[in-house]
Amino acid sequence: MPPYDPSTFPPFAVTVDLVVLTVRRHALCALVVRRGEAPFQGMWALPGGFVRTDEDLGAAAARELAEETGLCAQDPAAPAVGNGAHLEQLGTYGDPGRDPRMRVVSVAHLALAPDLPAPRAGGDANSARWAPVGELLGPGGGMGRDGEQPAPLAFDHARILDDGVERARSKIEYSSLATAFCPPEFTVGELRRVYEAVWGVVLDPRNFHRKVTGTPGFLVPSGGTTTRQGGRPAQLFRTGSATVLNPPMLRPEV
Amino acid sequence: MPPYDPSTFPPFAVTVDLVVLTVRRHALCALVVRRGEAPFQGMWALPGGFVRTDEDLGAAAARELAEETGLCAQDPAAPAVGNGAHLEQLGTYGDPGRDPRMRVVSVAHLALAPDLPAPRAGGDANSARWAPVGELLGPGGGMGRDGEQPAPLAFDHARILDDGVERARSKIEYSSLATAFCPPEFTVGELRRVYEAVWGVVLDPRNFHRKVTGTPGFLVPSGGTTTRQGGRPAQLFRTGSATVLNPPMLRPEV
DNA sequence: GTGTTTATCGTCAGGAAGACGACTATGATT
DNA sequence: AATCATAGTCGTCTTCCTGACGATAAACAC
Repeated sequence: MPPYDPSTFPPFAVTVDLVVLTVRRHALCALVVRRGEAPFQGMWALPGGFVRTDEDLGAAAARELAEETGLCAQDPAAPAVGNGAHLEQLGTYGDPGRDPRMRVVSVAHLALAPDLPAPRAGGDANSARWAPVGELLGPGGGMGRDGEQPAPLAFDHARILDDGVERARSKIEYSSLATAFCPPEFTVGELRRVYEAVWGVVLDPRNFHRKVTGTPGFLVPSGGTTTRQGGRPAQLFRTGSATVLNPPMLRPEV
Repeated sequence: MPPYDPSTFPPFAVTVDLVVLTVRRHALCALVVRRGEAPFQGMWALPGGFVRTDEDLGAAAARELAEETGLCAQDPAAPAVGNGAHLEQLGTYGDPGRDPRMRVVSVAHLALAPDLPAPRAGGDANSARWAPVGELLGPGGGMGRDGEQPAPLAFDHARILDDGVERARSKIEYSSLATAFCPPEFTVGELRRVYEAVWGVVLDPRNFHRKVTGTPGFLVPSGGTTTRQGGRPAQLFRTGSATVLNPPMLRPEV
């Protein structure tokens, strides 16, 4: 740590970028916006923006999330309310060449949201959409069908998205985070379809049911039932107080 | 994402801070340096410094690590060489008030090193030392003995250290990262004492031996034996090619 | 009613982990 | 030299968890 003069530090721009994930029609999807200006004009990118001078990093991410989706970042301690989303810091990307205009350090955040109506394009984004991660990342990282060509993302956003997807995939193993993809009340089958979409696998409904209902504090029955998935009525649950899943849910091999 | 003029972005200083952990005398220790200037002059702090204009974040962390300890950051792909340490990004801390002089965003990194000789103070640090995390964080986060008063760290470094310790504690559960605390060749007992120091628990030597030697690719025998721990000679191992531990090593309850 | 879909309960075999017993090979002590 | 203390290594036994899968239940479509 060499001595420094605080007035001569090298200046950086600091932004937040968002990996907003949801599950739509049995597929893991990410929110992307079309860039309206150079560089990478017309390409898809992750939503994001500058951190303001007196704003915390998490607050900047929550603000961007609200601007782009109308979602309210969820305090992990508070009970789930409508339109609340899980938000956590993902990682920071600061390669000197990642933005051709200037030195930008981007603090990426990961948000998990239940299925929403149409995304609303905010600010300068010409349009916004939910894109299946398989389309954005290709078969490798996104586990899309073979042969699909990934639509390239601006900047290093493909890498950020890949890291975010991997974080989500691994974190639902040992936490109750998968419920962040569900509405406040959901069935065991709906939760199972979240795991199936995020991991790209098929799980045994009976073993899954035994696992999630047998873990104390993971799910609490809300009393009601629903038939919105067809078939026999299913019990409705809310997320319980347990945030960690021990032993974890095991991701099937290959 | 409002439209912006790249020449009017709010300027930030970007630093890297290091949580360097090692195991010394059966205790998890962190590298701290004494601050030689205001603010927090005379207090202990995590080592760190400014990111240079054309330097990647990871490169800045590796440079600071080398300056402070002489350690060489280890490429995860390369085989272990002498004086190599594991280095990974931990998280980014950018609260507007965390540095009273100016707006500083710090990208914290976590480094795990084998037991070293005396730390060498680099640059402007009056001195540097390995401090048991229990002394720095108190009984809660650091699992120190009850009644100890934590020696406060400068800035928000106690929080950063706590996050780093928690990362290390959880990551050795499901990865071969604990071997980063060991010399290139080590015994099963030495590896077990690493787990015991990091977790602050006592593990059954027989079950631990069965677990680590029964996981394919985790440890490879190097052929030699040693009696440096006393008792019956123990087989020496190197870190194997397996980087994940599945099923994970279970941290005992409470 | 019959078939289809989804939910839920039960059974059984195999594997992993915690609790320990037993034995081995060193150096230190008497 | 005999004994002791220390650490390493191999087994055993019980318990818990998981994966595979049979069976039943309750809705809807026709």
